[in-house]
Amino acid sequence: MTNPKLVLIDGNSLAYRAFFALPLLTNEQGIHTNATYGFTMMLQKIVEEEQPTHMLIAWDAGKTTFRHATFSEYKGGRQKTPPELSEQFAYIRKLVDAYQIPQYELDQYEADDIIGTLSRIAEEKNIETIVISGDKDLTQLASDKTTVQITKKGITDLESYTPSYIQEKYGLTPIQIIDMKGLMGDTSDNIPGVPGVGEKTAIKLLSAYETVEGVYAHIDEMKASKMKEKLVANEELAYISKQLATIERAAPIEVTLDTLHYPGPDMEAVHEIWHQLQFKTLLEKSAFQTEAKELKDIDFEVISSWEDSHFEDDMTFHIELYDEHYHTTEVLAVVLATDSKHYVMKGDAAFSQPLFKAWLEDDSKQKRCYDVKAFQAVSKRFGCELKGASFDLVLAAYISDPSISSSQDLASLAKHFGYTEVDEEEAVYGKGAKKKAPEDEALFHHALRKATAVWELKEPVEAKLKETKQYDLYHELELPLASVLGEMESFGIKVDRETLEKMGVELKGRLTEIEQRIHAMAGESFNINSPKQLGVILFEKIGLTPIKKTKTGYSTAADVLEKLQGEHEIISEILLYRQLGKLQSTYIEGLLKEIHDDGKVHTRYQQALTSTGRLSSINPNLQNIPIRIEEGRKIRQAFVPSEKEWVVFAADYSQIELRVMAHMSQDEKLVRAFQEDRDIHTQTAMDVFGVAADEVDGNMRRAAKAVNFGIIYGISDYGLSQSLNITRKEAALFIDNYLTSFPGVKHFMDDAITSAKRDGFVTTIMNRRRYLPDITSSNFNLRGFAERTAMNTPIQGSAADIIKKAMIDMDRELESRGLKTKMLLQVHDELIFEVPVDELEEIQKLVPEVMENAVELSVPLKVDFAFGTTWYETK
DNA sequence: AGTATCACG
DNA sequence: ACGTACGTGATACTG
Repeated sequence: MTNPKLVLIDGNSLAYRAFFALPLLTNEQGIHTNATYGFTMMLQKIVEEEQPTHMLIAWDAGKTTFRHATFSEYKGGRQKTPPELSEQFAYIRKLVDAYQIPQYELDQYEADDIIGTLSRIAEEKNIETIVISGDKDLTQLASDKTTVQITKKGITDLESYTPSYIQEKYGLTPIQIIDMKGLMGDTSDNIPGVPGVGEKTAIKLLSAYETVEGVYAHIDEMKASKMKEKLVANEELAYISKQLATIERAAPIEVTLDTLHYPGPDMEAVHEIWHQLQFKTLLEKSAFQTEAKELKDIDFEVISSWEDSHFEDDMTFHIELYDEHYHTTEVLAVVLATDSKHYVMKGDAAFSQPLFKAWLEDDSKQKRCYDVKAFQAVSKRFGCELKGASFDLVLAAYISDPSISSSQDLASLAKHFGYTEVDEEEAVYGKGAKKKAPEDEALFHHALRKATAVWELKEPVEAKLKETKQYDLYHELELPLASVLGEMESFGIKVDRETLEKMGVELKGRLTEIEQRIHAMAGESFNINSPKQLGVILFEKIGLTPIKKTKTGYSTAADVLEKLQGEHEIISEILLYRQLGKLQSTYIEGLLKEIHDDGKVHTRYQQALTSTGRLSSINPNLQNIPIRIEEGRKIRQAFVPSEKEWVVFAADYSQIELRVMAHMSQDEKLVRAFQEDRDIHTQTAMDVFGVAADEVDGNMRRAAKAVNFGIIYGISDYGLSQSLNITRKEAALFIDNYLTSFPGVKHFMDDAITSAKRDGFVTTIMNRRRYLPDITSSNFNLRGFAERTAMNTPIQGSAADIIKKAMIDMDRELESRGLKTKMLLQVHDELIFEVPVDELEEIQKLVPEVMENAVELSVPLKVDFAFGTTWYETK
């Protein structure tokens, strides 16, 4: 017998939520269906994910409740339920009946109270309970046994409130949620609270005094303030509010747990209602699911020796790998499939069979893949070249929407396109320490289902890309780039172990010295790497003034410590310790661990991850090797050419983002400045400060540079004030001056936001998209973030498009000229090569030329370059 | 597993 | 009044 699991649902709250989250849909009879539809989606999800044994949907009973006796204005000022919603309640109730979920309401009580009472009873019987609502009030019911899930965004996105989550989020216990409401009130229920007290203040008071009663017991100890006056004046309101917010947990309900047994839905009845309301997608999906489940028993053939008859001109090619580290991980199986053929070969044996190799390397045999770059790199490990890759599901999905990233597995990716017949990786392999490859049969099935998903999704996903005019971006930029990147990764870059080890020994000595000095100054020994312990030493023992706080305590971040420098000699030692410690752990020890037997590191570029279209680099990350501080920069001395007498060659775009902005905004002054190749930061300083070129001093240029950065990031006065250490007012003035001087830029920024609001997304010069659902949010923070993103993404993303195009051109040029020079790394706006000396002259001309002509903008692109015996020397 | 910190463009 | 710069990844600590 499985353990009982009880799910309690706040019916009214979810119905409202569904109604407002979805546009007002109607069926052919003119019946509104949006709330019913949303409610169905929620039920479907809850039933599938929670698999409850017992369930109840609780409803509010009527107009008045016992709370109105306490406070007649309770829930006053509320908008009347829209008639379009009222008419849907009948359908929702019918639907719930079809699902065979018990429903209940009780006169004079609200759904909250029914749920509170039942969850108490369940708790006493030690039964696991889930409460689902759109109302955060219910979180007061959370306990070890009871999880409260609150709708978050959309209709099926839920946030789980457990006692520890509530502690984390608010610093309160579930019971204190009641006290919080008592102090801050709740506008939606017309609970008054203490005027002027909001969430932040309420939490502060409660963490000091625990309860509303505690606050008033200690009110005399509080310093005189506006807040204190308000608290004193509204004591009675606070108590009434707390009482109103308290869920009744002993309501006189007539249902018992036994009557809440949930037998599962009567699907026939459910389908009938769906049919009546014309929920076509749900009906189709449900039909598709039953159909597809039979598809799971697809016949496949386990191959031990490939034959000509196995191969087709167009197939899915899939390599089942143990984990994502494809440069080293084990090959578990190789799969070839079409809609009618399904072959699998265990392990990596396929690669050693000539027939297979010939097919793999035949450009005219099309391969549909899940991750071309990975499969290419794996093939290369076995001495094979993957050719004819005609489709990459990861890339195609990412281009259609970059929030579908490669960090999701195929199952969740396919779901975005309505395909559900694949298991999650975790379900097949397990997770954490328990992860292991399944038995052959399960493994083959899983690999085959993935291959089938890839086969099925090619057409619809490509059609979608054509519709949004993104097919070229996918097919002519990202897909060819995957091969170029795969080549770079497989080739790798040589790292000199001895150089790093020598630096490591020296660093270790210095670190112990500094550590001893710090401990001596502190008068005790402690862990400097623990922000918690360090905070205690600095701000309690030594008594320095904390400048910033984090969620968990004092901030000891570098910008805080820098402000404290001069107050105590320990500060500069700590900063140095942090700096050197970072070098030691991340760049010496970390990098050493990544050196393969060939003396090289082989990063993996994540081509389908960032929201802007940039690449990212992992295992190791070669896009954040130190450069700004000399001590760190020396790490680059360990990056050397793989052949004697070759050199490292580095070329970077100068001001690519500002040039892109000039092009996109068509700001006259900015365009001209670049066309005349002027120093852009000096030019900005002249305009912002209204001075002549020779009057711009170092500080003015530095400020102008920060303003330029700010503009690219989607400026805010606060952000600029932080970066320049000036007041917000001064920062606002800089920005204002800038936007007046460059009206084209102002127009561009405004337009970015307007078009994002209109279309729901922003685009780059190559039609890369980023969706910004939060741009219309009523939440100030979310909206502000989306607005800055709307300004930044077209710039950062277009720069990414450009260098990607340059890489493809560069690769073709090296190939067609038969050069031995290798492209090794990409670091957002720069490319790193290794070059035989006899090609150096040609490369010095070729690389800048290719990069500068990757695209044509209304401003010139400019490339600087340097070379040397190590990466360090390319300055 | 989440948080703080710090490395890069 | 709100509370922020944009985009990443690796490490150490801590509950």
